[in-house]
Amino acid sequence: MPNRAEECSREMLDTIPLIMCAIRAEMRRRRKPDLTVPQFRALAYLHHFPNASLSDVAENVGLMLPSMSKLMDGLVLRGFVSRREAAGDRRRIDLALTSAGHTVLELAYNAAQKHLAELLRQLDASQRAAIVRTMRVLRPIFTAAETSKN
Amino acid sequence: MPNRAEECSREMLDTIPLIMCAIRAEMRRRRKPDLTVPQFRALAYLHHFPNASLSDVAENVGLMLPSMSKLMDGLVLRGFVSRREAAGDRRRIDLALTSAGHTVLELAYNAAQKHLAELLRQLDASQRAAIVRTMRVLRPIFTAAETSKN
DNA sequence: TATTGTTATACTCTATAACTATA
DNA sequence: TATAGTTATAGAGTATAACAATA
Repeated sequence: MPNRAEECSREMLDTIPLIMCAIRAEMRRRRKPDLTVPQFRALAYLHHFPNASLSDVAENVGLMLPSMSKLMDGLVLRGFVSRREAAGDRRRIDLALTSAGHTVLELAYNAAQKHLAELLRQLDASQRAAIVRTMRVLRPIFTAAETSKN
Repeated sequence: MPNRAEECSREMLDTIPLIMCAIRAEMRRRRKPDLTVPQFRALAYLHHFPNASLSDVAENVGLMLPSMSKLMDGLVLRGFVSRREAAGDRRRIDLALTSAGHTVLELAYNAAQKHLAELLRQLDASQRAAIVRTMRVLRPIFTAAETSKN
C-alpha cells in the first residue's frame, strides 16, 4: 500500500461534491424568502461570531467592503440582522442575527439534515456508524486547514 | 440505537461543507485563466457527456438557454469547447471539450486531488482505508439521488 | 495620518422577451 | 405549429474609486 493517500483523495474528490450538491439543493428548496449564497454565508458567519464587524464578515465571506455593506442593507431591511454602533469605537458597527435570522438559518439546516437522514436510512446501522467515525476523523483535519489559511 | 440516521446526517452536515470549501479553494487557485463556477461546471458536464446539446448543458448547470449561449461564446472563443452543427438536426449544436478544455479540467482536478492527499497523509493507513470504504458506501446513494431528480 | 464604513459609478452575469431557422 | 438556439434589453450583484466620520 505505497500510496493510499492518493487513492483516498481520489475517492473523496469523486464523492464529496456529489453529496454537497444534494445538500445545497435541499437548502435552496427550503430557504423561505430567497437568499443568495453570499447572504446565506453572511448569516452563517454571524451565527458563529455574533457582534462581528462589517470588515470581519466581508473578509470571511469573500466580498469587498462596499459589496458587503450593500448586502447587509438588504439583510437588515428584511429583519435578519441587527446593525448598531460599536460600544468603544464609533467607526465600527456590531452586526448580529435577529431571532428571525436565526430561524431562517435553522430552517435551512434542519431541512438539509432531515433530507440526508432519509437517504441514509437505506444503510444498515454498522455502515452508518462507520460514516460517523469517518466524519469525526476528517473534521479536525479540515477545520485546521481552514483556520490556518487566515 | 433508535435514530442513528439522524446522528449520521448531522455529522455529515457539519463536515462535508468544510471539506468542499477546501476543494473549491484549491481548484480556484489552480484554474489557469479565470473560470467562473458555471463555466467550470459546463466544462465538467461536457467531460461526462461529450456532444451534448446547448439545452442539455443549460438544464444541468442550472442556467437559462440565452445565458448558456453567451457562456459558451466565451468558452468557444477561448478554445475550451468546440461547437458544431448536429448531424441529423440542423437546429441543434454539438458541444464538446477541445484538448485545451480537457487540460484545464485536469489541472484543476489534479491540483485538488494532490492537495487533499497532502492533508490525508497525517492519518494512518487504516483510517484512510476506512475513509475509502465510507466513500464507496456513500457514492451510489447520492448518485441515485442525483439522477432521480431529472 | 490611519481605519471603518458608505456613496457613486461601471462592469459582469443572468433572466425574460422577441426573433430566426429548422423540423 | 413546435423546437433549438441567438439577439436585445433590463435587473441583480460585485468591484474600484472617491468620500465622510472617527481614532
